[in-house]
Amino acid sequence: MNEEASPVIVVAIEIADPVLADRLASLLGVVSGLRLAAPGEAATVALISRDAPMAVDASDIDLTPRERDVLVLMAEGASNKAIARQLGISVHTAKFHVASLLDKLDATGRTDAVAHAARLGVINL
Amino acid sequence: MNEEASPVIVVAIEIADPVLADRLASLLGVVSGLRLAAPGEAATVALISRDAPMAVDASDIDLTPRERDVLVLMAEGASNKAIARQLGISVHTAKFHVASLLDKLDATGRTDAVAHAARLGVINL
DNA sequence: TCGGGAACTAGCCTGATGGGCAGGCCGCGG
DNA sequence: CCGCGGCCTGCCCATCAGGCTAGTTCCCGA
Repeated sequence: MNEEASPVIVVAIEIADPVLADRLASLLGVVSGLRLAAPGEAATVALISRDAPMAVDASDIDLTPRERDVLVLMAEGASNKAIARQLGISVHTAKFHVASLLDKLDATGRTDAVAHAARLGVINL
Repeated sequence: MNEEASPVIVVAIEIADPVLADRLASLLGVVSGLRLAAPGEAATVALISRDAPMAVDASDIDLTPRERDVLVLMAEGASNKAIARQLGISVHTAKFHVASLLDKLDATGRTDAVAHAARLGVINL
């Protein structure tokens, strides 16, 4: 994929509401002279939500204190074994909390969980 | 015909650079389904400057184009299998690139790699 | 007093992950 | 022409991850 040295404006859509984000993506996708940013790609400009209604809805994920501990360690790249050791618990319990986090953060794996948490501001990467 | 409860998306352009702002105004002005906000008008979404086109600095750890592709997918929680499928390569090659990323990012695992990359600004979560 | 949620532990099992090894294809520069 | 780096593929193997069911304490509120 080559997209270098092009005078195209890269636009990142950073909007929580999937419906609105999708509409914008559709509208902007066909505009020549500008391109939608791939997830994670460095964009020139960003489209952010302006009206408060659904501003930060999902950010109120209620994590238990223990889950937060585990989450922080996960973000450091710690394995279940490492988490267990540093928290003084068994590997099984570590996996138990990780599984709970995957569920609450709607993630498919620990990497996804950390990314989601970072996006939601639950943790400071 | 569309009779949705969503009339027109009002876009506010909040960008310091007059040249860039003007270009965006021109591009978006002709897009039906969305309208530029009048000065002071409450907008649905806002366009903000993300980072200058060439302001990518030297922070880029020399990652090959392919490695960047893999990194972005990793940040989305994609498994090696998913990466392989979406990139049209074999799982083995996906693992090859992942291993290379772990090395270059000085990470112990894919989660750690994504965290490091995010911290270094190589990717935007 | 009892029910229930949080935290913790445990075993089992399948698939994913990461490291190591060996090789092939292609384009660029010495 | 040949070497080298990027990219791709294959196989083996030890470990890890995540899902499953099931049990234990502790503490809080009905």
